[in-house]
Amino acid sequence: MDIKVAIFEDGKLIRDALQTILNGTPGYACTGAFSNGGNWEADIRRSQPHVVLMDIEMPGLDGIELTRLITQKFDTIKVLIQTVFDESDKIFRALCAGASGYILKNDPPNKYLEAITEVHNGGSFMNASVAKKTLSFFTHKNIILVSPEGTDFHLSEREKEILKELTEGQPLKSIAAKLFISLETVRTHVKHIYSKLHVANRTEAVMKATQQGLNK
Amino acid sequence: MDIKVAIFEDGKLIRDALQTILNGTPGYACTGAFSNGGNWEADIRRSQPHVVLMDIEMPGLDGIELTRLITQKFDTIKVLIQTVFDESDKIFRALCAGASGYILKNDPPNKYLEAITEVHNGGSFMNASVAKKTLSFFTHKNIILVSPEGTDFHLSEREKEILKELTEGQPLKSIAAKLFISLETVRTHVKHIYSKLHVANRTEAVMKATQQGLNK
DNA sequence: CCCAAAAATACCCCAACGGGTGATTGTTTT
DNA sequence: AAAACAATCACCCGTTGGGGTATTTTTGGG
Repeated sequence: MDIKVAIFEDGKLIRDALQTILNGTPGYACTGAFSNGGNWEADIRRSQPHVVLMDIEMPGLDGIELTRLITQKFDTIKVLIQTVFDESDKIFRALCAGASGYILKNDPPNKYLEAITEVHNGGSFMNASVAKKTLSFFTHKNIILVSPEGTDFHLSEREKEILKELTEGQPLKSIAAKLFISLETVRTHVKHIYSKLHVANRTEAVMKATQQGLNK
Repeated sequence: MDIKVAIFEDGKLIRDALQTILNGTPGYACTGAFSNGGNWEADIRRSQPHVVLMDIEMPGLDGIELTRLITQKFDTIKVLIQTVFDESDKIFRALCAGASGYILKNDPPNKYLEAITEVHNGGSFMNASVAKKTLSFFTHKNIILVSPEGTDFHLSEREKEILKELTEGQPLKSIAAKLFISLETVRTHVKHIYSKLHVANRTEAVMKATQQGLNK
């Protein structure tokens, strides 16, 4: 079965060229080519693509947002982002939007096909210079990883509230005053928090909280 | 001119195999092969490599730290990290250490040569499945980037050592035991840390430490 | 070489914290 | 209706941690 590809690209020249290449190559089929994301949901439903080729720069709804929307709504569809690539901060946002690959607009057609096949097979594709930019982004930075909804610790609202205060370094006494409850009550909540987070002291709780994104 | 490669790899079999391949291929030369990073600086100076092939898992000084040291000290040397790849958390830390490429240990020799050439030419190389893992980091985690050299708090070595333990949630008593000094001494160091970081308690110190990347 | 500053070491006091146990009241789930 | 959970408060007790003070060792500049 052909790999069905949908194109989002505002430049008519490139769009048509890509469409021609895809339809002229055995194993690939372009089932849709669109100049903007204004009607993306209907467009996707009609063209039923396996892979979306996405221009990062588009008028109106931009490619990054569109990527996010598509990957959220249709989780089997892979998005391959193409870019001309000067601004490197966009890469970072694009990476987070859930794309499966990054390719440059001046890559040769065979790279395009290779990349499409790779992401369709569940892999990833990164142009070497995209990889370079990505790596340089990380180089010599400190990174804190936060699991978004990795595990749910079933903290109650009150407990979350108190955990937040704990991460601020507030002593229990102050927390009690701020929340208009007894110190003993705070202590009880804190004990419950520790047991739910499987930690033994405040520091471990605070660390776990920030790493799991609970401190908000 | 041949591309000069140094190898850090604790497994003798793989190390010898790589060395043989490199020396047996025109255009490449292995100028050093080491089983650990114990003597890395002298090793690097003697072998004068263009590219370092680094095992991520090594006894003693681990590949990630070694990568950081090498890329900081010798900024023209490119590091290509090889991994067997089960633990995906390490990838992320490795990304931050300044490597130029990532390759899998079961990649075929020609991939190794390709990767070495690519990074030597100033590019980057990422095995497709490494790229996939990297991308999935972005899509499934929240990421906090921290500038490495924000402010220097002039912590002494001992103080940094203790701060690291503090962030682990170790009680002062355990820290004392681990460092073979008195509990009272640990206390004093901790107080100095607090005053240098302008914080009043352990929690604030731990927060500041992680946000500033001091916890390593 | 000497002295001052920084670092590392150490001790005491008391407030803060963590563990255990238990109790009351209201809500939610079964 | 019973059981589970949430939020509140209380007491005991031993441990940990923060503030003040002080001595020795190391280090760097004059």
